[in-house]
Amino acid sequence: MGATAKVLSVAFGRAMREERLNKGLSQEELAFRCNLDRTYISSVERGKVNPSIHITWLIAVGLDIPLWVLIKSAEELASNKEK
Amino acid sequence: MGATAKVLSVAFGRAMREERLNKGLSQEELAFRCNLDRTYISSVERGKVNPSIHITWLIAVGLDIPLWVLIKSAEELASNKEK
DNA sequence: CTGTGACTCAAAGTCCGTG
DNA sequence: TCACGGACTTTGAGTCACA
Repeated sequence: MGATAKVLSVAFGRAMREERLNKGLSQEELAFRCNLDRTYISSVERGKVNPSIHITWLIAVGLDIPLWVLIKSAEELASNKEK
Repeated sequence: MGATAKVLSVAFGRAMREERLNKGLSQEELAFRCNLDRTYISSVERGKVNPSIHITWLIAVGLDIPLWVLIKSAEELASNKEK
């Protein structure tokens, strides 16, 4: 992954964390709802990994919002971050 | 990947192909714009792979539309397909 | 111009811990 | 409750020859 490659994953992680906190969920609770590992949720939020579209969908379902809404927030965050 | 796991990837492939054809692009041309292999583009369109969020973003950029728009179309296709 | 199987390799993703 | 690490298995990324 090149330098700009991580921009979206980092933004996605931020958007996802924001949404999780809005719902008052812990990483562990979200992990349970998504059927994903607790430590993996953490990695995604910190932008350490580049999740598949299927994983992002699981997360959106766990957060109880459409995936496109999450992606839209992420893209907005990403473009605001561009220097 | 379980049975329902492929639903979104398949829908994403459809949405993406639709958009590509709307722009009058060949898989080869899109592949060039995305810096991806032609055969890989083909796999994504056919829902054979479960692309990462980074890949979907490259494709959206190549198609010159925001990723969330593409995802939104995909989710709509997916929910219409649910029997 | 596109679909497909086979392949290699890096990264995703899980599970065990720690402070 | 979370960040982070090590070790491990599975999957995606990316390319090729051929139909």
